[in-house]
Amino acid sequence: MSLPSEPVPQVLADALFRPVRAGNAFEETMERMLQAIRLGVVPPGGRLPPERELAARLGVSRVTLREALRALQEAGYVESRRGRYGGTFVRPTSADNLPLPPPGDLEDTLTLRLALETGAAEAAAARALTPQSRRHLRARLDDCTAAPLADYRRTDSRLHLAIAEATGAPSLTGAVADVRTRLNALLASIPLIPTNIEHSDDQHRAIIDAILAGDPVAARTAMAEHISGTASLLRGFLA
Amino acid sequence: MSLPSEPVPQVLADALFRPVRAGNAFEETMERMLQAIRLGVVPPGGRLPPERELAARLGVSRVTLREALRALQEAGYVESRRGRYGGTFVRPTSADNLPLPPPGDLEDTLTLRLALETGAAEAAAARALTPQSRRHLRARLDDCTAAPLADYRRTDSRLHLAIAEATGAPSLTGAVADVRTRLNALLASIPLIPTNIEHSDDQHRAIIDAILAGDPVAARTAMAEHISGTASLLRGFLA
DNA sequence: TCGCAATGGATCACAGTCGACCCATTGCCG
DNA sequence: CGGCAATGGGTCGACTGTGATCCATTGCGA
Repeated sequence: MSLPSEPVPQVLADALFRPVRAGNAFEETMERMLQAIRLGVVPPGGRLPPERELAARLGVSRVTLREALRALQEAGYVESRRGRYGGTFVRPTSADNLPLPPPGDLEDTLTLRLALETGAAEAAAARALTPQSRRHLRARLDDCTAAPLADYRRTDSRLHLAIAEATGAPSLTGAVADVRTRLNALLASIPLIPTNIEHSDDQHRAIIDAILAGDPVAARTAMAEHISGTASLLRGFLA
Repeated sequence: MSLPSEPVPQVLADALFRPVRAGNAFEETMERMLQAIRLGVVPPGGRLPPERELAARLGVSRVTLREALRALQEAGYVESRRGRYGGTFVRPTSADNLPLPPPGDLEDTLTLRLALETGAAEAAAARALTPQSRRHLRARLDDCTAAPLADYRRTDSRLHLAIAEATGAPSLTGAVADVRTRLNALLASIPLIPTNIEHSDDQHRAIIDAILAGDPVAARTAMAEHISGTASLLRGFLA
């Protein structure tokens, strides 16, 4: 395979020589928009930023962005209206059965998730949170406990993202969003069990309490426990 | 700025609407190659994979890859030889004064680094390591303590990457490599102080001992302490 | 000594992407 | 009622990136 005189570690080389881009600009743009809809960042009925602004933020030409939006429109996920106060809106009926990217490697995803989310919980707890952040965290927790079964995974995602957001670190927030998307792809293939949801709700409360109390160790511990539950569930169903 | 009826969280929206790609294919390819050289993944004098294979791994056309390699060659970082057993080789003299990407936000980088590297140390310690992995970790530790001042940061990077590699999770390894590159860009602007290096060596030993002993808690703690030292140093010089 | 395999070197036609520009629609507000 | 601002809709020419294909060089081994 490789010459013995080249002791290049395989895993590391694989990491550095990984693909420079996941797909073409159109595909990646569409994926991002779907991610925003799936994770509930733009709520059903909500309006996306104007095309010109969105294209600039995504670093993509408006032509390419519009191709992606047109594909989403044809698939029924969004709807565009012209004129002042027009825009592109998320169709309220499209919350379910969104296409998910193919699940990646299970252990890879779980290992990355554990590192990122426990790190985020600890960092959020270690930080002086604004009243606004505190309110946001509490609101997401309440959404989660109040959510009907069908909305559970979306509100759950939003809670976990809110924790990452509370760290104030954009890179960490983005990384958590990405790993969450991978996790959702895995979760999509296993059933929602009411008992697990009750467990999760308790754990969520413990996590948020620890963050709001400014207790990094407790926040990390609670998050680790929570994540471990989901990991076992996934391993049981998929391994 | 935005309508009050759209409670889209700013940090999260920023994370999801971040640029789809960091630059054009040529730039990103060149950046990856520099990263591989900087982090010592391909050692001085070492040979890069053949162009056809490398292009395929990076998901880029051979034409684009060759443009990047030609730029590196003109800048004196690599050298190509034709014929059987030819290839593209890293110039031994080019270890120093490699161009670094502009440093990003300090706190953002440090927060992400803390999460990823403490997570990696913990995951590595929690894992049944192969004898080969154990040897690799010890070897990188020895390189680090034995390194002359000029090589310290490269051997240090390699040690930290070896820890990430030991987790067996490619995504985590890639993420650590990326954040390390950002960290190196920051470190480049502050001096190397022998006292700090001695401290680091002790901490490195404690981390590796904990990982080899299979003690996740100790590994995390030791890594957290180590990283906190570097963080203070950076905040002192840059904040 | 010669053929062959493995490598880098080069070119071309085609598809993807971009930036710039202008048009079409809508509804607020003077 | 009419202008205007904000939005989506569409087109064009230039540049980027790709896949395929061939060429050039080198050195091992039959």
